Amino acid sequence: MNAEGDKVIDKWVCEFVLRRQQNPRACGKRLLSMLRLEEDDGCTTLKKSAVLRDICNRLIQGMVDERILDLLELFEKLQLHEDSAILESLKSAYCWVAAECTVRYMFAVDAMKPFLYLDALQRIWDLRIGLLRERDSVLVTQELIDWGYNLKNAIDDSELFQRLRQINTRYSAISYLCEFLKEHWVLVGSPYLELEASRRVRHKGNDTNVEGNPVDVRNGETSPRPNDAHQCPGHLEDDPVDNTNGQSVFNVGQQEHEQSDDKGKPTVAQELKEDLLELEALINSLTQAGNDQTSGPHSTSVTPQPLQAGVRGQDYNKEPENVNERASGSEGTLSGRVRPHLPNLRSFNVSPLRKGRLPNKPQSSAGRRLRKGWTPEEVQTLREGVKEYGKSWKAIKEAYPELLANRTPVDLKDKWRNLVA
DNA sequence: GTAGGGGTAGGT
DNA sequence: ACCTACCCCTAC
Repeated sequence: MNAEGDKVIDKWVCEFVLRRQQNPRACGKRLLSMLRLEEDDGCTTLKKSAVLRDICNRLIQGMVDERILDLLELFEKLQLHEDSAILESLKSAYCWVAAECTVRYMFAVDAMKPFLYLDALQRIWDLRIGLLRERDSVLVTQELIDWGYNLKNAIDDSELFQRLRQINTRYSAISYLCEFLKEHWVLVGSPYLELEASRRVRHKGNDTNVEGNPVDVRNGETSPRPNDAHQCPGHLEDDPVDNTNGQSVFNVGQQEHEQSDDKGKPTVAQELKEDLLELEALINSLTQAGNDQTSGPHSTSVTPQPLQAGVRGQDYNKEPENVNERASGSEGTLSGRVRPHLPNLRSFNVSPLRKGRLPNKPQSSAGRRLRKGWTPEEVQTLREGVKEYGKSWKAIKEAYPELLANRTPVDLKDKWRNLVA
């Protein structure tokens, strides 16, 4: 096997691990460094996966810190490098993480360490965000500017100070980060290894092609693609949903909802799971040695935090305060910090009226359209569309008139909602 | 136009 | 029964 071929396989494996791994030791940066990629290797998707993985891992460990800001900035650059749209979820996540990284020091003021807050203001809002402004980053949103303005004014305005301190920035930051992760895991699509395995499984039992999906012609060849381990998104193969499952933000355990479709047949994800265990062991042994100096306090056991629940509201009361102390540079215990439980970010759209169809509504005399499942091609098109245009459903529809001929912009919106759910 | 809540109904 | 495509509504 030549070195070039080895390298490509390394990339596939690395990519697969990044998508499915939930072990903080399998840090994206480390994995990528093991590949020794050239600076311009064109592996943007691989790199993006690594960033997403690193953010996931930090969240699993309960850290919402300035390192996440670094990662989000890096992610923005990767998006720009690919001419991909910058979704709102990235901007919001950045804004609220920045806010959280500053607001946490407001509690240090009580602990007679006001300088920590001032330092944070300078470090984050003057230096870091100053650099963003210089390069006209789209991360500098009005919301971010407002936060910066308020945080600075709060120094002399104790009422404002108290008000800001009451805002549950941590909760919002985590919520937006989760949204960001969900959307972008969907966008990067299935790992190549999984697509390939899926293809082979189908070939082996070529009789029953699940829903008759066409095998991706571009994937038909076995010769590896030259650049990106994932450049060729392929068609989502067996089921578009399966594609999202491994990624579900924290890859929470077996939440791999082994899509009950494939009735009885083991899914590709299942088949690969065993291999993954071996890979995990391998990675552990490889990374443990060289990185113990950074391995920090966390143990190897990754108990997926109940963050998932936190995202959706109900259960964030838990607020493990001590994790704040791990924040970069933070040393003051932020005890006594009281965070009100804020309502869900989503607006409450409760209308006491309604229900019950308007009798005279035309109700499109023809009634409903015929229900038609989304084909992998359509899903892939949608994904490409979002990558390109963001969530401008009409623009996406118009960009792919023939592929999305049967879908309205609202359909696109609904489908996207399903994908990231 | 879009987002998001939420209902309805077809398919399994 | 459950999933999800489709639909409707409201708010912005």
